[in-house]
Amino acid sequence: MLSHYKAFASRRRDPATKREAVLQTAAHLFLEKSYSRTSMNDVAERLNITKPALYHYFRNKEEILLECYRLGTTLIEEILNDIASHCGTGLEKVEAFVYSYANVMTVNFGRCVMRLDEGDLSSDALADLRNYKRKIDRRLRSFIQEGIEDGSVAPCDAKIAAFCIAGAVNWICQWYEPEGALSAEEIATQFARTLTQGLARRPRKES
Amino acid sequence: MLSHYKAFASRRRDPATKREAVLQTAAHLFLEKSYSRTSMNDVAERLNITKPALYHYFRNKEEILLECYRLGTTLIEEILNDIASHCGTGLEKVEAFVYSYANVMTVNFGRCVMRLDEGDLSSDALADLRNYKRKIDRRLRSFIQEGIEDGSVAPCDAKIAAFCIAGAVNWICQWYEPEGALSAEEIATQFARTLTQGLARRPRKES
DNA sequence: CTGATATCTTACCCATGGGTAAGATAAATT
DNA sequence: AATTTATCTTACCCATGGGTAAGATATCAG
Repeated sequence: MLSHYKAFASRRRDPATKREAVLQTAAHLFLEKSYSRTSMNDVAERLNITKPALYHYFRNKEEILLECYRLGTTLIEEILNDIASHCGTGLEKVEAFVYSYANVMTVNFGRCVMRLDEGDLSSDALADLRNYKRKIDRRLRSFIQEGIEDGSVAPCDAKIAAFCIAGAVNWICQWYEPEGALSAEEIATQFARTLTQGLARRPRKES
Repeated sequence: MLSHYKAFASRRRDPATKREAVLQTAAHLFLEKSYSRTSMNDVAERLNITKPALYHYFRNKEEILLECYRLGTTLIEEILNDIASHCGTGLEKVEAFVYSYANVMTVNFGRCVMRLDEGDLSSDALADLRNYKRKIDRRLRSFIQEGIEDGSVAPCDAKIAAFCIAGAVNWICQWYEPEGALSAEEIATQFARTLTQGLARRPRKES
């Protein structure tokens, strides 16, 4: 956990890195204590400055939050595009999705997207975020549907299956600790395996 | 969605049903808007009374929240006990857990346990809740471990597998809508199947 | 070195919301 | 019917926290 208070050690004019320091610190606190329980004073204190100084870098508190969501959704967008170009069976796409998405859920801004309370957003931003989440869901569902059609996925309700998988990976941002015992890599690998192959031992062809 | 404002239509002394009306209304709002965004005024308004009247039935706002958690954890406790007595393979216990737990996550007070922000609790209550959540995790993990030992579950890291399954079922309370298209029954059934058997088509012995 | 400008601080405003004091009113009790 | 008592309301207190006004100070350009 880097400390970004050094960015404000001097009054040297360097808005870009100072803005970044504010953003990182705020995101960290939002994930730790939630957005609403993090006051602008809390953010300022961590950076060894006072509250009004923050308003040189962000118009208001929500603008910081929006930036967190923006960076997070960009990360997700990248993996979705990767997978779309990634040719293979529906099941392979689902597996790739789980693996990549699980990794994103262990990165700070990625965690923000699913961990922070969307209800803290203004109605416009909330509508946008909801649309984006629906888009992710549609994508995952289409991978599953593809799999059912090409025979790689067992027949099932794609909608429910998508919720099932999305839940497993989205929940990661609720319990994952960057300094914890489990690495993002091992989590992603086993999630991909468990969700596609199931918990039960397969009768033939052990992997 | 029942309206409980009728409970306060008359001043007849009936504290039990009035307290229940407050609790149900509050739980409903907590799930809809979150605890912190629900003011005591909001609760009172729904019941056609004024804020101070609420304090005849609950000492403070947090006492309402605690009651929500208490009722929810009781529901979970019941299913855990049922499964423990339910003899069978580890896999069968996991399957039973997923099925029952998914159902609980569609009931209002059950949803409260995993959907409401635990950070809104006082430190004592928070510690209790965290302990209880750890207990659930240990139980699920032990079912999986049992399965690995009796051969019904494929070898894997029980800790990660437990997080995977818990995530899928806990997430239900984030998207489930009581008046929605999907019934609790079909969700629970397919979740139990998908999480144990996996998304991939099984090579032999189709179910 | 000097003036201009970005940066940051002190002191404040005000809306929100949990909670309470004190009194009004209706229901139960006698 | 009178009185007690639970119930509920009006009016208020106060802590928290987002945001701003106005001024101080350090940095940079010339």
